[in-house]
Amino acid sequence: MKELYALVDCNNFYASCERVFQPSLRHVPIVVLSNNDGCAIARSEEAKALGVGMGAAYFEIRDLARIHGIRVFSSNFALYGDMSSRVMTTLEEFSPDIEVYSIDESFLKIKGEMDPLEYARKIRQRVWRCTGIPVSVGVATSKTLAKLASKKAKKLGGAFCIDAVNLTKILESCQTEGVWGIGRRHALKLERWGIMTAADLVKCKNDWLMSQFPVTVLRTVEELRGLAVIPFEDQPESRKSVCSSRSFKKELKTFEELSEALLTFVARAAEKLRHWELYSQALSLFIQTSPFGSRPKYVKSVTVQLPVATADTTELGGVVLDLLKKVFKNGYAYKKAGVVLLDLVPEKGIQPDMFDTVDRDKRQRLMLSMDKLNQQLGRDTVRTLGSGTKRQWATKRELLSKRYTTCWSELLEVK
DNA sequence: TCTGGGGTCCTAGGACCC
DNA sequence: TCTGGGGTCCTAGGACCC
Repeated sequence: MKELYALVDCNNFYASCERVFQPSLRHVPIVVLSNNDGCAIARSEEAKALGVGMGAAYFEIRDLARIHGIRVFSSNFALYGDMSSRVMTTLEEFSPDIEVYSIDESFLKIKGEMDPLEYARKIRQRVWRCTGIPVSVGVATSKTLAKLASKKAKKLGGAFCIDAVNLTKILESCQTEGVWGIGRRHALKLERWGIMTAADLVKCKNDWLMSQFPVTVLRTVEELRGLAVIPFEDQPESRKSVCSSRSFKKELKTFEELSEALLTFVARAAEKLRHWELYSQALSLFIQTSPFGSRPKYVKSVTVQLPVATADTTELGGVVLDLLKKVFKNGYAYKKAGVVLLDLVPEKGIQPDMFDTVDRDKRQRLMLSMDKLNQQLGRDTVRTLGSGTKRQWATKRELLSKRYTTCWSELLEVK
C-alpha cells in the first residue's frame, strides 16, 4: 500500500489563537505583532484582504488599523505554545507517525486504507472541534507536494489531495518561489533561465541543477516529481543550538547596559538547556547596531569553545562578559544583541576536565532550584546578579491578550 | 519616533597535514 | 627555494524555513 504524507497547517495560527477565547473577534480583522510591537507576523484573512502585508511595520499600518477597526495584538507566546500542543495532541489520534515541524504545522504519515481526501476532512473537523483552531490539510506522496497541497487546501475548503491526475496542473499553477525550499534568491536565479513554475522546475536535468544550485534544490525537485527523498523525522533529533536574542526598545550605548541584557539572554538560554537536559560546549555572542537609518553601523560576533561542557548560568555569564569586552566598542548605538549556545550534548555524555576545580553537583543543584522557583513564581523571580534591574532594553508589549490557558489568574471569565 | 526571533543545512575557502 | 596533489577540519556566510 502506498505511503502518503499529510501536512496539517493551522490557518493564520496566532490570529486564530486570539480568536478562540474571544468569539466576538470572529470575522473581525486581526493582526499579531512581533516583539517590541514592531511588525505584523500574523494576519487574519480579513486583515490580509485589507492589505496588511506579512512583516509590515506597525507604524506603517497603524492608520489603516484605526480606519478599518483592525484588532491588533502583541504576541502572546504562552498562549500560542499551549494551543499548539493541544492541536498536536489531537493529531496524534490520527497517526502514530507524526513530525511536528513547527509551532503550527505537522506532517503525518498515512497508510492509504481510507480515501485520503476523506481522511483529511476528518482531521480538520476533529481539530476544529477539540481546539477551535481551523486547519488546512494537504495530502500527497512527498512532504514537498503535501505542502503544496495544503496551500491549495486553504483556497478550497480546507482539504486537498494531489494525485497523478491533477499533479501537472498543480505544478503549472505554482510559481517557483511558492515551493517549499525555494526562496527568493533561488527563484530569481531560476527566473533568469526562464524557469518560472514548479512544472518548469521538474523538467530540469539533475546534472544541471547540481551544477547551479546546492543539493537541497535537487532534493526539492525530486520531491516535486513525487519521490519522498526528504526524511520523515518522527523522532526529532536533539537540538544543536539554542539562541536568546532581542531587539531593544531603546538603543543601548554603554558596556553596562549591554552586559545586563546579554547576561539576561544567557540566563534564558541556559534555562532552556537545563530543561532539555543538555550542556553546551561553545558559546557565541553578537551585538549590532540598527541596519536602518544613516548612523554608523557595527555588527560583530565572536564564538569560543568552552573548556568544560556546562549549562550553568553563572559560568556562562562569565564567558559572556569576557567576550563582550572583546567586541564592545564605544560610540555606537546598539539595537540588537544575543547569545547562542552551541555544540549541545546530553548531560550524560560530557567529558569531565581533569583540572576542573568547580563543584559541579552543587552548582547544578543551585541552578535547578532556581529554575523551580522561577517556574512556580514567574520568570526572573530569582536571577543572577548582573542581569540588572533597570532593564532599559525590555520588550514592549502593550497590546497583550491574556494567557487564558496557562495562567490561573487570566482564565476566561464567563458572565 | 517606530522595522521579530529562533532554528537548520550547505558551501566555499582557509589552515593544516602528509 | 621551488615544485604538486590530496585529504581533513573548521568557520563564516548564505539561503532557507516558520
